[in-house]
Amino acid sequence: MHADDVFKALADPTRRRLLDLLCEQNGQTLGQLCEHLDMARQSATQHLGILEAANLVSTVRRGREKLHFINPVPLHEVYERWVRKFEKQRLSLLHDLKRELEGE
Amino acid sequence: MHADDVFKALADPTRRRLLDLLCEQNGQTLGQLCEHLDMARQSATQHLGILEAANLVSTVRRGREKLHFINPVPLHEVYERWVRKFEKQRLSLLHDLKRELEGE
DNA sequence: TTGACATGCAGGTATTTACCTGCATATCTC
DNA sequence: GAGATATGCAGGTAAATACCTGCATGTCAA
Repeated sequence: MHADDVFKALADPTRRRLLDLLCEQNGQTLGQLCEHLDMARQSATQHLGILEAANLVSTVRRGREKLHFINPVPLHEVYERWVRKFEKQRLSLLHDLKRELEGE
Repeated sequence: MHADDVFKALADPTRRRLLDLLCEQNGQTLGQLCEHLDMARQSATQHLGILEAANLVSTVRRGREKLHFINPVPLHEVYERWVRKFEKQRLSLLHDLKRELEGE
């Protein structure tokens, strides 16, 4: 996994919105997605390119249209690597802080 | 939750490294953390400030030292909002793509 | 109290980023 | 084929970002 690509892709609100839009209806075209965004089509294309580079979105051409599909795998890998790790220690981490605040 | 702050904080490799360092040993000082980073102390301070603004790290002063602690709560919220949502539809999303590739 | 140590604060710069406009290409429909 | 439609590509700009250096402040320990 390329964590950097995935996190950088998720760091922009427009791109998270695109993922949400695709979650509501998968396989939308560039034009359809643009209808929900308040920016030029070319800007949306760039955002989708970043999502595709991070492997969060896959595309298929159908004639003159380009269909966009979510790929949930990188999100799951992010979870495995970055969320579960800290979650396991959740209680103990908070305990560390509490103990420090109380002056040990 | 301020998703933007959390994702932007996670979008930098240095900041993810800092979280890993704190996971190995919670409550480290700025100086301790800097030993593992190849950059000026002031740069690390900025990164820690961003992590703190995102509520991923909490700090406690002890004399002239500043101790840093991980707060895993925002990561869990990110998981709830951005990973589980897509995970639930994981199989169906892949099915959508497969069907499209096969020409429906 | 004085020197060493840990951190804070104020700029300065090069790169990246998120937009845009303008034009080109490819595909459908009539 | 011609016009409409969907997308691609090539710059151009303003703002954000990730570094840095230099100096100030606060704390410990002898």
